Amino acid sequence: MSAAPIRPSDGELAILRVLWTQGASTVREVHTELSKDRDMGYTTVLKLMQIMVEKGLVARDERARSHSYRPLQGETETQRCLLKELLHKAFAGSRRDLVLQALETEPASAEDLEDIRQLLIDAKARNR
Amino acid sequence: MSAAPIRPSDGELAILRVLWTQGASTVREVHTELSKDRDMGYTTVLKLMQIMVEKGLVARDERARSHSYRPLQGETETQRCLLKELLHKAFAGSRRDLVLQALETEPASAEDLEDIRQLLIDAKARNR
DNA sequence: GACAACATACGAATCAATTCGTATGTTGTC
DNA sequence: GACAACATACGAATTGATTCGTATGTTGTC
Repeated sequence: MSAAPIRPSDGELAILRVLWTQGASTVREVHTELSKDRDMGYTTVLKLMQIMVEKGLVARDERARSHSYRPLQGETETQRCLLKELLHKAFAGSRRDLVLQALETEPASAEDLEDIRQLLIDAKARNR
Repeated sequence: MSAAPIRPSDGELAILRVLWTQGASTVREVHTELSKDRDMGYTTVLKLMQIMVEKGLVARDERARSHSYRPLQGETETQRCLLKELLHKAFAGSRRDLVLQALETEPASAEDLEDIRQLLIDAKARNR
């Protein structure tokens, strides 16, 4: 059994997303990537990543001078953790409402709808 | 045009949910309701609700000695605001992924699936 | 080996959210 | 009218996240 996922803060989540897409990275690499969006100092990213080590969100490989960090929990795992939190805080636990809101905002693309439709068929099959 | 919804904090959201379900309420009423779940002081709730007035999340009717507060933004409006935020922070804007994650966690009930299926049909109809 | 470039470590400021104590005013009952 | 019960106002402590400056150590090049 793996431990329950840790809820990352906003800043931590942004870093995790870089690690998920780019794989294990140095602070410099993460900083370079994040700088494309927001404007933050190098040591800010460093500090955050150090905290993430303490929290157990990432593991650090110190063999090279520039330490390499890799995520310790997966993307879907984390997404579900955050989704579950929102589900309880804002939707009184009604997944139905959450999904409906997510879909109603704007019409999703035909492809999206197809994916979801397919999932529904599978789910129904499992259910009976 | 109504203004863009304000993103409530966790505590504010909890209060809003009481106001949405019970309608305009006094601090005492909200505090009584919230006390069922967590353990918080009366003045804590009072302070939060005062801040919410400043932020424009609720309106206060001071005619009675016990002021009455009513929500200034709707539940679905707020839910969508929070959902949208999560969508961008954790799902890179992919509503498809978000919905899939929400559905995959556990099989939803047959009723839920039916609701969603219906919604998909409608959406498809609108799309062409 | 001196120096520029770059790395980590870490203390401390800032900011928002939360929490509550204390002060003070109002109401209703005896 | 005295008093208990209850209301708001508000200052201030606490906590977590974020930010960054400064100190210090390492590396590679001339």
